[in-house]
Amino acid sequence: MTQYSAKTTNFFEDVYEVVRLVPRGRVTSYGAIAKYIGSGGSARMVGWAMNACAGKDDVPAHRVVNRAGLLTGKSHFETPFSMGERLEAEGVKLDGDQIIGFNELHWDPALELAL
DNA sequence: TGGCTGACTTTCG
DNA sequence: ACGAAAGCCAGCC
Repeated sequence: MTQYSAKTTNFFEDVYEVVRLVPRGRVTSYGAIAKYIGSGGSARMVGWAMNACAGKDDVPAHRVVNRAGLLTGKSHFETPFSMGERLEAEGVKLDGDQIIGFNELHWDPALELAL
């Protein structure tokens, strides 16, 4: 397998840190993380960073969803079902790939951490 | 050095 | 209301 660069930039670690700070049973969005970090402000970079998070059990990527509360990145998990399964295991109600009550479960770091 | 890619978001048609 | 396209920025070859 292509082992890419082992050295991760601060941007990636920042994303991981924010994702780790997401409370259990809560979810956040790519744009929220990007905005919180402020190092760019592009949600795509968050997704890209998450791609590197693959294999990191310390990073609950299953709590990161798109702006619609849809599990868009589930396909990148070990299995497309693990994402939904983990969320349900934390008490998050899901309708297929859609999070029920996403508005209440949405955890915005820039808002909750309120720096 | 230059160019392609990407798990998103927003706006125009 | 739905569909498609552009914008965004950093990493990798």
